[in-house]
Amino acid sequence: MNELMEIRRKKLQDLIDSGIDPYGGKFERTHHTKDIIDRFEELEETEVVIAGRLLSSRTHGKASFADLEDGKGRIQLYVRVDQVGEAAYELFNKLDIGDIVGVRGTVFRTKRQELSVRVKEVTVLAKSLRPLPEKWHGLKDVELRYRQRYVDLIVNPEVREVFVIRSQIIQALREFLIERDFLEVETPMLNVIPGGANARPFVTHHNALDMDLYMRIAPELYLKRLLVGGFEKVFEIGKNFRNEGISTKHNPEFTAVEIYQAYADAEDMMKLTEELFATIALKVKGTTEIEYGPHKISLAPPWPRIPMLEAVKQYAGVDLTGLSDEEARQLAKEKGLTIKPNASYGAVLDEFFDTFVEPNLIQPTFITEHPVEVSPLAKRKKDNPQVTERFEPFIVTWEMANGFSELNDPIDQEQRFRSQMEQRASGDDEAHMMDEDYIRALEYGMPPAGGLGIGIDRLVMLLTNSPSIRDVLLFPHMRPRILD
RNA sequence: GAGCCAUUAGCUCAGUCGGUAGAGCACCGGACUUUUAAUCCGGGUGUCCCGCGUUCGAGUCGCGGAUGGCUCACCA
Repeated sequence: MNELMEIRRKKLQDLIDSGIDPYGGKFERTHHTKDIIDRFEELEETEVVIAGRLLSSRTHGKASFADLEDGKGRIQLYVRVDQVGEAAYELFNKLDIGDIVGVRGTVFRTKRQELSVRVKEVTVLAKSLRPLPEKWHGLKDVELRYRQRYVDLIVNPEVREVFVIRSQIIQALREFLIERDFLEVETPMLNVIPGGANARPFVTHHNALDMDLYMRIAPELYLKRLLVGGFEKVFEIGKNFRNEGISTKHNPEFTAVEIYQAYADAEDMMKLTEELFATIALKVKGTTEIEYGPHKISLAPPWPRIPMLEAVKQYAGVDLTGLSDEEARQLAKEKGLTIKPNASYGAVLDEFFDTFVEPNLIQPTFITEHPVEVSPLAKRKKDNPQVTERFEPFIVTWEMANGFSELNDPIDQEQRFRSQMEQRASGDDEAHMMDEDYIRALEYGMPPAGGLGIGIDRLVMLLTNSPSIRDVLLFPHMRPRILD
């Protein structure tokens, strides 16, 4: 323990010795600091009771100033020895930055026009035993900011703001869907067969049943079972878990919304996507014109739509139309792409797209008509069964969402699963597993439907101009490390 | 998983050529009854991320490791 902490422990003991409970209980406030600032004229010279954390202090001998911050703002405290008495004044001056206190006093304005509270009584509510980072530079060390987010939140107000906006985004999303008659549901996160995405799952174990379970990688197959069951418009907001690498755009657990609408198709879901992004931006930012890094982005609908094959033709200057698997692989090699030896035509197209097209998609753009091999849950296009009625909107080069006309043909679905199983057998551990019960559900009849999944963390990154997913996660995943 | 970079006081950061470890803020003591990055006087509080090595001598050089950041790979 360092000297600074020893000094605070000593002060803690002094409080206890003088009969003061350093960790007080319920404290009745009459106002928040923000009320005093917003309604100063009305409250001037009236008594208020407020509470919060001391963030700075300026002592001047027989008078002292300090700043008190609560959940909604900050206000200056002013204490004079001739108004509170020697004992209370000494107690006040012994408080540390970081201590949580309750204050009774009157509202006034100082000579320098600072809105303040003239303290009459101070109650210690929580003695702080660790020093806070300095007020001017705050906490910069990103590792400490993520590991000790509570400290980051105390000293960096702009960080707090990001998480307020995150909450507003999710609220706006929920309102948007509920207004349109979607039903919010919850489906299992502990899965016997993880499905709905190509991803490696986390494995866990149920002791009483003595069986391994998987953390879900997507709620998709459950939500479509609900369409079978007769719910026509459903959505779920929740965590997905994928046992993959960590990066500025990937966290092992991330939040997504999945939306399903019976009797709709990919076209309807694209319209819903555009409208949803624009509505949320308007509600949270007040405009559909936003800035991300150096880019000015317009989220106003409609967004352009480009079939994947077209996009590759346009940006890579390569036409893959009608090529066989072998021809496609050959072309990939010529262009210097690294592909798996047995890569399908669809996988090659996907690779061309990732390399040559994706980095150019700054403004919102729907990429459509993904190959059937990489879209095992999407309905085939009527006039070209090699591609699907699928779309992915890209903004600032990121895939923001994924949607399609849902495959509701149980026989085709079973074949798609079998083909996935083959890929799995040949070493692709991200390929889908066979889900017999899902096939069974489809056999009862699922209405044609449009589906959409949106990565909420990326949406929040976009709308808060955050360069890393860790900046929009309160507690991003870190390797464990014990701080001193 | 690979490459590059970083790690020095509670925080933000300097540290030259390898020669006794520095600043600001915070903190402690003193002065000060309207300050607001208060001011003035005095005080440096340290496992220089860890280990091994080179050297008369390592914060500094070499090797290994830890953690983090960025890029790549995988993915959303």
